[in-house]
Amino acid sequence: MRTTIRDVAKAAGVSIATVSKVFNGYSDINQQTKQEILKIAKELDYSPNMAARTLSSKKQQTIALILNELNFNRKSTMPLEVLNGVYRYTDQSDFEFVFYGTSTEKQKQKTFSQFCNEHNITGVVIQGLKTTDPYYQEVQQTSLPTVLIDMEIDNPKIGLVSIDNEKAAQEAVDFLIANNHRQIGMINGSRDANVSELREKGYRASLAAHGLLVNESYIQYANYEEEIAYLICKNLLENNQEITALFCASDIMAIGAIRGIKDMGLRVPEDISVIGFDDIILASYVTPELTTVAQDMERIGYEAAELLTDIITNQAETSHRKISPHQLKVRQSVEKISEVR
Amino acid sequence: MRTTIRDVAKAAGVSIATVSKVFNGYSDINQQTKQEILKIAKELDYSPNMAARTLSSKKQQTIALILNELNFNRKSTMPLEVLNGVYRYTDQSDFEFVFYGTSTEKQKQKTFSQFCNEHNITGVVIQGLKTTDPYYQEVQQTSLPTVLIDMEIDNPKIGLVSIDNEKAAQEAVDFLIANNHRQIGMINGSRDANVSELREKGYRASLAAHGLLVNESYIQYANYEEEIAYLICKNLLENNQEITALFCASDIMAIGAIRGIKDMGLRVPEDISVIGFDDIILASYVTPELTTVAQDMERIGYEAAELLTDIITNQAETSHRKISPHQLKVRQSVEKISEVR
DNA sequence: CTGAAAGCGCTTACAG
DNA sequence: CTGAAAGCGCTTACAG
Repeated sequence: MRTTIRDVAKAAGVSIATVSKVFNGYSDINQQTKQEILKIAKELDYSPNMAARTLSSKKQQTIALILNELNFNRKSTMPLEVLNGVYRYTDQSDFEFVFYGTSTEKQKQKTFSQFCNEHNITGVVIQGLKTTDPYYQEVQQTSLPTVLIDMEIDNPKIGLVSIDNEKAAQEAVDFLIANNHRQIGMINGSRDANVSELREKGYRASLAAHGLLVNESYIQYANYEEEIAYLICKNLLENNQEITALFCASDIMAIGAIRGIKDMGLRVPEDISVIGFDDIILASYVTPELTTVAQDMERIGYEAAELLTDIITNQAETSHRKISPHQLKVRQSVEKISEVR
Repeated sequence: MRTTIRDVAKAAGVSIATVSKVFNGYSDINQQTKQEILKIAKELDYSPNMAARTLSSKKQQTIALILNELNFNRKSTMPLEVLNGVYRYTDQSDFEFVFYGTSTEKQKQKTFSQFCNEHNITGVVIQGLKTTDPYYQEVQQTSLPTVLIDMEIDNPKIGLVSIDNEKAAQEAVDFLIANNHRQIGMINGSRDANVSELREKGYRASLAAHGLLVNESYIQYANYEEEIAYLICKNLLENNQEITALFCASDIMAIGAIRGIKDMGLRVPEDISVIGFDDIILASYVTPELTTVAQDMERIGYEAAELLTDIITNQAETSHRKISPHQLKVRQSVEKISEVR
């Protein structure tokens, strides 16, 4: 059987209360007693049971990272980077870290608060949520410390970490326009994703700022999937041969689009310029190297965990909103065209 | 305050024992009572607290994935894939899934059994362990159901999942020899990694099988790091100009080596052929596309979790060893040389 | 079919 | 400085 606090107490000839105090760093313990208990605990290979500790104490704090639709695509390591960031923060904190995957299906079975209650979660970082997910509504009225990544929400008590997606998208399209492109298509992700909305807003804002009209048929949705982007890109370019540049809401879609362009016998960037979003590792390895908007998901994860602990410990400044920096990486997939058509 | 079983019992006018039975699927419950309890539980947003359940029942089983030295390199998604595989299996099982990162440092602070005891772990899958890690010794004599990934160990009760690294390496080198290469260098990982040993064995076996002598200075260690491989590759080729091909124990190192070769003014594969190991996503995107040994880490993770549950439920066949298939992916980084020098 | 009670391994006022 | 006891939220023989 597993070693319990009782075994240690018995072996040390003290009460379990004393053993407990030693393991909780209480100061009012005789140094000698303490050393003796520690020694015996070591011999017995004892370590306090977290479940019991969680149950009896209201102190054991655990931070959860919930990843929605864990579509661990080998090409996109973004969820992994977020996990890494959150892990790195909690690892050096006093919080216990747990990770859970969820899905629209699971969210239907169990509410957000049920889930968190069940797992004794003190605070949670969520990534990948869609506006159509049950949790999206439930999070609005939760009292649990929560930080969303890449998601706008009304509740001011909810934390929020992301880059300024609208501005970043606008800068990307600005860059295209600075390179004399005027007929610019957009391959967007999903209408249910908050970031898609924002990136589209940025696209529209850039055009507007330059006095260009938005052609609604230029905006297509590929659900962040490479294959769909491939198909949609071909379709878009066939129907709108005047297009000279494409702004894609993710690198994965940009990669699919580039393949589509090549399959049509066109060249990137000579015939069509392409700009992506995310700066995944592949972006610098594809040919041509992809010009894209970089965001540091590892950092965002770290900052989310940090913000969350601030909220938990009530140290958060008035704003629960943290904007992480982004950066346009100019590589090879955009070409300046000489005459403005 | 959180909703507890007591709240539900009170609201339903029954005892907590009855509520508990409903949530544990006991059959000897009046259908009407059951429905009523379920309805009230839903209204109250109740869900059983796992910590309490774990503590009072010896039944709640949880499977842990422990990743060592969580060096989430953006270029190598292998730990992620393992996580994904384990997660995918446990998700459709009755086991609870938890994930933990560890490190040599952490292992020194707390023993393997302390850690597992502390977290009420029923069984564990471990990846990334080095032979010099404290856990490596401790695992040898654990009674806890355990499955190691990519690691040989004596204890027959310990599960084991990996590809046949030795054979895979041998096939890779065989392929080089079939392409008339005779002076073949090896850039290996780390002496502390079990797979490195095995891949080197395969390298030696291939040479021996073809009557070739092993030149010990041809074998170098780059610790699975791209930068080190870059440096070591240049060094190796400068000191041994007769080398025509390189077998690298990982794609990351192969990518570093290729960069080193190019920096020396040599071409891949015209001057030097390179073969990698793992088939990470980048392998098919670098130029030239990398010939490599593919292994499916997602599948390995899945199989590890499967094997673990078999061990836990005592259904494991006599052997706790599972060999996953590998496959040589022939792409562009190896060239057949005409005359055997 | 239902409930009272012991117990899981801990923590924490409280008393001494 | 130390310990007895209540309690955290559950499960599970056992009795009825």
